[in-house]
Amino acid sequence: MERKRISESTIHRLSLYLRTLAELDADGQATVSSKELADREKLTPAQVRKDLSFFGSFGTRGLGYPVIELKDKIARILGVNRTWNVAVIGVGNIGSALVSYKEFARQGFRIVKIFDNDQRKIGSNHKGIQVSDFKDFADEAPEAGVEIAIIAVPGPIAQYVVDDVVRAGIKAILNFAPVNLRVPADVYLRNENMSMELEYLSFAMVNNHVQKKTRRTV
Amino acid sequence: MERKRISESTIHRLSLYLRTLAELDADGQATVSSKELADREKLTPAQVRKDLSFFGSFGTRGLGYPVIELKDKIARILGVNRTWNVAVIGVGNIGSALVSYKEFARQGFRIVKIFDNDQRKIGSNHKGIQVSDFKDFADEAPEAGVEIAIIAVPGPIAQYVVDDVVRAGIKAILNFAPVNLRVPADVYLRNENMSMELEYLSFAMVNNHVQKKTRRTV
DNA sequence: TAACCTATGTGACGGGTTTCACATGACTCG
DNA sequence: CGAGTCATGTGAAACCCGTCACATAGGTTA
Repeated sequence: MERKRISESTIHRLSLYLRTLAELDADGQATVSSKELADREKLTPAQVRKDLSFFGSFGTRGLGYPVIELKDKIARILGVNRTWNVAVIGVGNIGSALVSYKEFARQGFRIVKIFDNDQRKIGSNHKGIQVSDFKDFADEAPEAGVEIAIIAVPGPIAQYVVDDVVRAGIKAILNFAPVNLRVPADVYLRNENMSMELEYLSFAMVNNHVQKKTRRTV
Repeated sequence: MERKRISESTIHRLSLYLRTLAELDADGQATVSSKELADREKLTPAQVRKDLSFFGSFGTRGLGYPVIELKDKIARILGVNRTWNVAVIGVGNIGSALVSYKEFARQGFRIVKIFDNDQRKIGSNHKGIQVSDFKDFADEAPEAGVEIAIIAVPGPIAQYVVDDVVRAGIKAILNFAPVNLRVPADVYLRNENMSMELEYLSFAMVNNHVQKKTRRTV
């Protein structure tokens, strides 16, 4: 399959478009122009059209894009036109917040397992899911069809946890622990660094940094 | 003050360097080369050197960078060599997780106020802080010296909340609500979109997307 | 059906960011 | 103290990404 390199920025923007399209759909709007989409995301119309053009022609000249159809197309491109089974590891502050985070479910990410290594937490119930002992990850995760693992454990133990997760055959990991993790090349690892944006704000304020049309509004 | 445009990517990488330098310092390592720093972040040594060179010459040829000194320099650049007073608005799942998130404190972001509009939550105690009524934001936030507001309220009310926050004179906002917010040009707004990285993982898996040296590992 | 209007899709362009490559300078060892 | 080694700092080159501008085509109206 011949495929152009799609930049990370483009993918992230598709996420933005998807969200906005869902809003437009909820408002009952039938079509949307690249201009309107761009205005909402603080991007340029050309940017929107270019992003979409990597994947096909979804619009109608002179009219715009059909909202529902485009939403479905982007969902398909991103792979969220289906359900993904997710395990959350670590049910501390962050972990339990994620378990309750409705936006994940809305995007098709279904949390089916929760793990922890704290005896006091194991067996307790979060949103209808019994917390399992992380020791049993290798058995229980595949059994439950887990495809994505979210790491929400303290930094110091995150590498050990991720090693076990990789050994259990998981190929996609989202890490909330504030450390750099090492994984084999065939495992997808993404990091969610919540301090990063605060630090950006800090930098901007200290330096009176000029706001710009950010390439990526996270 | 004449200053080059510093790209967003560079600032984000400085955050990464800062974190890694803290780890290295904790390990007792005295110096670090651009190569070692690059390997840890999956970047190139040239990238690291270029990023730092925007702000000065911090290294010693033939030797590398002094860990502690560089850490302090970057902290100063990012503006985190001081304390920032932060208010968290909305003490639901995400909000209360953020209040307890130790990494913020470690980076100098001190949560001094918590607001909500739910009578059942107002007055309750989170990590030693009494939850205030959001109605009183305009009075209490300036009084407490709040400089940054974190929005952790449900999407549908986020724009109203942010409008009030702006009216109260806050110039820096970190938004966790999954919606696009509008703020005046002189207000710094950053978004934390936690679904975005999950969607990236989804895209990568569906498309067998080749891992690359990502410009920005969030 | 024809003319007009409008917004897409896309090649060309331009700017900005990353990578390259090497001169430079600091430290080390004999 | 001088030669050798090593990693920085930085112009130049390469590359990638976003913007521009317009030909194109679908819709609409008369």
